[in-house]
Amino acid sequence: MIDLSTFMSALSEPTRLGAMRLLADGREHCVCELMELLSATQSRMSRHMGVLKAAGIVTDRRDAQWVRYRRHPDLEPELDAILDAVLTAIKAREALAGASDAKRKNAA
Amino acid sequence: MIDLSTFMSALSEPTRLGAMRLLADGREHCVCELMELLSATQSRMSRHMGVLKAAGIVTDRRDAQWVRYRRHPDLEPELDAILDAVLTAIKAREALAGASDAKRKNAA
DNA sequence: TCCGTTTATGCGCTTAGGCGCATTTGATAG
DNA sequence: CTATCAAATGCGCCTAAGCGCATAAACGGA
Repeated sequence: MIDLSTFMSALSEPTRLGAMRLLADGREHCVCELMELLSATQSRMSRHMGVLKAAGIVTDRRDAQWVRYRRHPDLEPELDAILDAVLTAIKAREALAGASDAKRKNAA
Repeated sequence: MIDLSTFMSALSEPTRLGAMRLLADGREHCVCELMELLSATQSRMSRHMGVLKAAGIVTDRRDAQWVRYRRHPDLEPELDAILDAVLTAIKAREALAGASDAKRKNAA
């Protein structure tokens, strides 16, 4: 079983949180796509995904020259609940950021 | 506002998770009590509580020579939800540990 | 004021984590 | 077989995190 502190630690890094945000759509994403969207280098992105995989948060699958990552479909229920709460928090903050952007636009 | 990765990072260390488990009863606990129950040294416990405080997860209050810590009563809703999920996971694992203890006892 | 109790902190040490760079591995297409 | 694209990894570097030890700071009581 995955250690809780290991699980939390994996979700305590901004780029990894960004990756989980992208994987929240339930679909598969390759490293090249994630690194593009998150402005990360290839090795950096690959290592971060490796950490998420080691923590049991994502799974990977070879597909030709790509490796497709996705949110682990069978995460332990309690950990799954934590992940959902984290993703909700991420979205709430995005909404805030969007609102302040709109505010700035109105002010200008 | 507390950074999400900072918040998660504060909850990614076993002793701090143990402290939150003890603070989950909603009551106040002094450092001396926490260090006793968690088998931590004084400076270690104090520093860990400092990290939790800096992350906005707990509040502290001077009471004579003691400092009473408790779960932050007005944590942002999204962070509060994460914390609840984490505490639920902790309890689920305690229940598991208890069950395997009972198993061992039965086997013996 | 001096002492005992509780908590915080300065200091140095050691380890873990994150990074870039270069290289290797894996797979496909020509 | 070679060239090319995607991903992983070995290496060294730097910073952050966690720890113990000793000391300071806060407080109450004699």
